[in-house]
Amino acid sequence: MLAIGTLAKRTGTKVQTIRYYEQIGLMPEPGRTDGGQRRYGDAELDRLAFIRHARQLGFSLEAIRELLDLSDMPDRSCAQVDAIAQKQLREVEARLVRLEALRIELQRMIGACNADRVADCRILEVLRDHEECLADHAATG
Amino acid sequence: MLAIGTLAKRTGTKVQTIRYYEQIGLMPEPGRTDGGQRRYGDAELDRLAFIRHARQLGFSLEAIRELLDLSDMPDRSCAQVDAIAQKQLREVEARLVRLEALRIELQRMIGACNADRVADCRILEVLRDHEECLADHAATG
DNA sequence: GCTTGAAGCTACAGCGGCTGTAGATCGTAT
DNA sequence: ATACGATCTACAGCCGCTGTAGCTTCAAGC
Ligand SMILES: [Zn+2]
Ligand SMILES: [Zn+2]
Ligand SMILES: [Zn+2]
Ligand SMILES: [Zn+2]
Repeated sequence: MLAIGTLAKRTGTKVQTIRYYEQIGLMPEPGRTDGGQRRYGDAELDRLAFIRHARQLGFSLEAIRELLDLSDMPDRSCAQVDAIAQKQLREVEARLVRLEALRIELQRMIGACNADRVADCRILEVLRDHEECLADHAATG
Repeated sequence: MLAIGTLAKRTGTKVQTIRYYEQIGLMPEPGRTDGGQRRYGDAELDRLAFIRHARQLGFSLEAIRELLDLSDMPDRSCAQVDAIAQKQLREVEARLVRLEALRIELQRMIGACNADRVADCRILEVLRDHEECLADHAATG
């Protein structure tokens, strides 16, 4: 049986985060010592490791909740699991496109500035006037 | 003189957001009608347009605050402005690297799944065991 | 058994950047 | 004069934690 701090270390999670997951029903209420301290077993360790790994891959807590629910139904088709992962991939790709456009625009701004007085700074000029931009971030974001 | 709703439309901002910017001191307290409604002039319009454009380029409100302060000192060197933009670029690049690694990992997961039963789903297996991953998102994230 | 100090407990506030709501008041066109 | 949309204040909620205050409990050393 693991104390919450040990569980935290083993999974690379903060203690408060574990309690937060419990509060929102993502982690189950664990057993307690007579004194009221939480004690965890291997099932909880696995579950938390799953959650943390999914978080590292960018899944939202809501998506993770669905994935955990689904993984309790081993005989079902995994189509729904795959759909969740596909959706996540599409979101990541969309963010990549947007970030890449941002990168280009920032690079252009910075490249245009000849590091003179604020009054003539090209960076500030671009920020003041979107007409100077190539990308259409107004629509994208 | 513009009412807040008109200012909102002209800059693509929500009315509440403008009031929020005022609350945190990013927008100045505007003049008011006898009845207490806010009225804005061109200076405020320009300032809000600047803020929104910088937001679209991913700058934090804190960075924008600095940029606005700096642009009130036209005779200074713009080195500090450039530094803020450089920092923003570096952050965008870092996020790009991280997101790209995520994209690869997600694609790999999804590609490995042969859409069978949940019990055999490769996506869930990868989520359960980071050893199956190539990327080191544990450290990056 | 006793002391100590780390680790645990609850409850709540705060982060960034908004967004939404309720219920009252204001402005303006007819 | 009336109607109706726009605006007002104040506050709660979103996500995913993180930090704090002020306690109590646990485990190791003596
Ligand atoms: Zn410059
Ligand atoms: Zn632009
Ligand atoms: Zn699958
Ligand atoms: Zn992994």
